[in-house]
Amino acid sequence: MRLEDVAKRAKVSIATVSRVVNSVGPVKNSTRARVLKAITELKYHPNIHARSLAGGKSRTLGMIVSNLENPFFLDIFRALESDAHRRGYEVLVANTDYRARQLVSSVHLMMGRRLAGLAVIVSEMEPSLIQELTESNLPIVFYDVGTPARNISNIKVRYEKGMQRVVEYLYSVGHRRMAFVGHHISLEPLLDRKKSFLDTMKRYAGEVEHATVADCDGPVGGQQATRQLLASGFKPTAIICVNDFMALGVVRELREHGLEVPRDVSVTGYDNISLSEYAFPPLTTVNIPREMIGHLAFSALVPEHEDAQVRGREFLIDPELVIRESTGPPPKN
Amino acid sequence: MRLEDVAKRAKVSIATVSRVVNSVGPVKNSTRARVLKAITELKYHPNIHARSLAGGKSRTLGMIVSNLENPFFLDIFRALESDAHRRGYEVLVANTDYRARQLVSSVHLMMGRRLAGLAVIVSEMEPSLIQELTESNLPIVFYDVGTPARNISNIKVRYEKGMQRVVEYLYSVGHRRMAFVGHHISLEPLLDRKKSFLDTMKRYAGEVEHATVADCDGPVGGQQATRQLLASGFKPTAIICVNDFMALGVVRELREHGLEVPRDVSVTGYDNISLSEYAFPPLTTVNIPREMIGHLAFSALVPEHEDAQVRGREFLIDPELVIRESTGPPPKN
DNA sequence: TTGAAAGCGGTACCAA
DNA sequence: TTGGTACCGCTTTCAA
Repeated sequence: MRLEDVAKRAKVSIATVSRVVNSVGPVKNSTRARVLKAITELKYHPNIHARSLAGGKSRTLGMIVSNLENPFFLDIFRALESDAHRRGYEVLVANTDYRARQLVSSVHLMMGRRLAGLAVIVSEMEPSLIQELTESNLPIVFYDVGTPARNISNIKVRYEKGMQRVVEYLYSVGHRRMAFVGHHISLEPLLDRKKSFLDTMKRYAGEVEHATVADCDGPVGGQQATRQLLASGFKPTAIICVNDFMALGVVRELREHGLEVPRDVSVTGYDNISLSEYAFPPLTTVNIPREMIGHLAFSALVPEHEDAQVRGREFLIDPELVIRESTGPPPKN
Repeated sequence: MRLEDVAKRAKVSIATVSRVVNSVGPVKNSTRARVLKAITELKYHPNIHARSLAGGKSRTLGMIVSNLENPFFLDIFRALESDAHRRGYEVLVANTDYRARQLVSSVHLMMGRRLAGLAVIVSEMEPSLIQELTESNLPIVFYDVGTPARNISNIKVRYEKGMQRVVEYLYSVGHRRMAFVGHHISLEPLLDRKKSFLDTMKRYAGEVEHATVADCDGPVGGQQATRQLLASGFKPTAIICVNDFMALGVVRELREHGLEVPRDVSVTGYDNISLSEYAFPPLTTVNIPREMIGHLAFSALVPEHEDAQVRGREFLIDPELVIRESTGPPPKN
């Protein structure tokens, strides 16, 4: 089914059908009706490729994330997609599993699609790729990396603020031995998160003992990391996780070792994903407003009005501590 | 950047560049090298739209799911995508949130993309849409609905088998008051799941009291449903959930009411998503092999060899009971 | 208010 | 081994 088939059936030219399909230009009512009828009868669906090739533009946005399995990313995606749909855009997602090579190929595939904009919410960005993207003409929004430019916007969360709040809180209730559980430490932004922890620890130098471990993202990673930690002999009274998703596994593994949370060990997450509330015990965490991030991303990619231009902006977000039941004072002994 | 730019730079025709890009046809080594060089220098990325328009085919698969948030669907997607990547295909996902209208529009968008194949893993299928899809030429694989046809394959899980196993098991350890928690009962396949429960109950007619409730999918839905259930006055000793994702909320709400799992109430999930193991207590559930489903879906859409044809097939899966710690004998009194 | 026709950036066939 | 070129299905002037 092509425009031509519809045109024949409605006895008009393909130009007219195109006008009807896109609701542009003048079309006599009776003609429009005939065309619409033909479209339904023939079950015509415009070829999206021909369309964006001819039109030179598309109403498709792209989004690349590191780990769709982690609800953190999914929440951002859903907010972005909902804005997009409201404005007649679609969103294509790509998942990298924290692999830099996969990111490169995803980016290139996205570029081949001639998108209207691209959101890159990943931790494995390499400078050369940022460079390439900056030189392109595609409107882009980065999360946590890069700097604003003509076509580049940035959304940043002051991760270290949240980390400080977590540590201050744990310290205030009496913890003096803390451990940090991270993942993919080889990646800059994730290394920065670990550094946030270490920097915060410096304030308590001499007072608080600490350690760090890392594995892969997710419950399995949290579990493995905890196993390593306990095997190392260090006995933290509080474990600070880089995100909620890993914390799920940490709690599980502690329980396996007969340690109760928070009686024996306190555990904190980060992100405040919905699951953190459904975990047992519900996790103390730091809220990162994922919906807002999704909305900001959309606004950074698509101009308010059809004619307007996007221009690089920077958004800074301060995360907040959310105290639930996975933390408490350390055991007495 | 277009083929023409590369061609000019390498001083060859666009036909030659096309050959190099696609590694087809004979090209002298020295020429290929020149072209490759030009491609890198110009950062050329083929326009996917032009490509699939001209080629008439695409190496893109589509997948439509009801709820990406539920890890069940994500697991299938990941398996499908991994096969796809291995064979040089990409996968586009669309999410419907169980909305039939959204499904229709997603399907139409997918049709406009002239995909190589489409996996439809949703519960909100309407007969007319199945009909339309069956009449199309697109290779399609359905989960849980439809019947095989020329271009249609089906993957079905004998849901009722799993349900029987769950109920038999609960009965055997002594439960005589059971409740079923479902969602979106207005949708055929989900109503069928509830019916599986009711049918199984018939075997125990007179012996086992039962009730059913429903809300939306996910922890929140499970929580709400449980609230309704408890408010109704019915006091089940076991709650059977339509899936693990809802069970998470059920356990949470029971705890809120001072009921301990499994001491006071046993809870079962369904699907065996990874989270079911990380929940507390780890959920007794029914395993649905999501990876296998993803792989089957791929094999149903893409023929083994380039020249082969796909043809409709049917796959039947028998789910297995997985007993963990969220179930046990009912309280004595 | 409508139609004709020139692209959009590729693919693939046919000639050279 | 290479180049020329007729499409692919649609958008968008420009004329009628």
